[in-house]
Amino acid sequence: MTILRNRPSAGSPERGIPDATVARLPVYLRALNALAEQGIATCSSNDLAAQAGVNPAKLRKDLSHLGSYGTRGVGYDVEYLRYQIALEIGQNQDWDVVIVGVGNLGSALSAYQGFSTRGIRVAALVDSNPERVGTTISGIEVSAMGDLKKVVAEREISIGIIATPGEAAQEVADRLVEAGITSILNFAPALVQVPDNVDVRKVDLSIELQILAYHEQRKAGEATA
Amino acid sequence: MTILRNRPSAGSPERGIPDATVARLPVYLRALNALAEQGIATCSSNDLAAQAGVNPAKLRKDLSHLGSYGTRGVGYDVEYLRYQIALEIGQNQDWDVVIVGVGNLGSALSAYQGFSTRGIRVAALVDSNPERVGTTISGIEVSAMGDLKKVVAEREISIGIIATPGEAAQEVADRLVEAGITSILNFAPALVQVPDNVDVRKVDLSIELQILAYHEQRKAGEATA
DNA sequence: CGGATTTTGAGAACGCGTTCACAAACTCTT
DNA sequence: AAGAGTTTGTGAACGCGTTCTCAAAATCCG
Repeated sequence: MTILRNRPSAGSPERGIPDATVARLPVYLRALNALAEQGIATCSSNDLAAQAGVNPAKLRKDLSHLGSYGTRGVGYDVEYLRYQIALEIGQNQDWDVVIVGVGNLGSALSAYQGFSTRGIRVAALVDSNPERVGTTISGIEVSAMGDLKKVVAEREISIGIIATPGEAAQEVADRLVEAGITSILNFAPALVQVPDNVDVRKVDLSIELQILAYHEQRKAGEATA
Repeated sequence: MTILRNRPSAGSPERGIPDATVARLPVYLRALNALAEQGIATCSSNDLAAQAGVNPAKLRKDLSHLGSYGTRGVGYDVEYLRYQIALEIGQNQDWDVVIVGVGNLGSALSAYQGFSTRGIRVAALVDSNPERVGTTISGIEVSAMGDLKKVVAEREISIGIIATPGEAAQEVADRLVEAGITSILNFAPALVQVPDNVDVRKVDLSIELQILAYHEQRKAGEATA
């Protein structure tokens, strides 16, 4: 969920971009791509903010954390800014990920079109169910849990996705860490404990809907009140 | 993403729970369920916070927004607190949702086990592809986009899920709003514009991984520095 | 060239959320 | 019954993130 890693750092002049900003950089990148596709070479913070769906002042403050890549009175060069953000968030290289659990969700993720264009490559699939091991999903052969460490080492994978039921999540997380994974995206409806050097983000499908349901209930209550 | 709806309200003594708290209530509910399964009848804020993975002070502050459901020197009655939170977030009733787009992701969501136990029921599936219309997925027949309004009205659905490619998202959102949907969970990698009375939350699978990749890159940079 | 216009970058104010810290309220023990 | 021990609920302090605002820097145009 929340991630620490926020020291000002020794080396570079001014490192340590706020978490909130990091989370929006991919959004800006997508907005810049959209502008580039429209053949737009330069844009103001207003234009880009509108495309990204954020406040222009927030956008400028976010970008100021990376450096001064704009020109006063002119705006930002779309291609140049795109390059700089991509560099900052490591999008000029591909990131291999391993998905653990190839049930419905894991299978869907392995086929997800949106990854490849964002520098994410599903490099390996792993499952504990012997019946699934050896089958091919989205062109990738499913490996056994026992081979996780080997697969991760061979392909130098550092990011793992947990797409198992909640009960298996902690066990899988332990195995991932043991295999050398240092970043985990957890789709299972369960908390996982990991060492300090491992980052975990959690996506909980039910909770998102429950939050919407809460607001729905309030709307309904208002209507009758 | 963020949702407004935060007036103190006229009727009740003290309405308007902070967004951040609302987002955690489902987590507490899950933690309480876990405790109940272990046969634990009473717990302190420390116990529950540990189970939920949050700071105990934060937990108490969150719960204080609902009312005074604990007993000093004793703690919280698991069953009672569970009931109160469920009541607050509308979990003692089932919420019907419609999923638009039954590609890989939509299919996976329609089969997702985690929904039913959290009061979410996938009541209808809709797709624009004629080849998919009429097929049955997870026991539900796929309807045509043209029937969306009818389906939503018949089943009194107020929550919709967009599980289409990004290009189709805005069009689908418009149709959902037109059909009477007032809450949308958007999985498509695109912003959607909706009227003020409609809540939208966004889950972006790529962005979550891109954030992890950013931190991975920083770890790698540190190692060489 | 100089004034009007545009737009960035950043200081300052503000607001929300988290955490601290402690009085109040309860139980338990003797 | 009274003192020791727990644990809640909340006021207060703090920190992060957002937004406002405006000087600085660039362009445009007469």
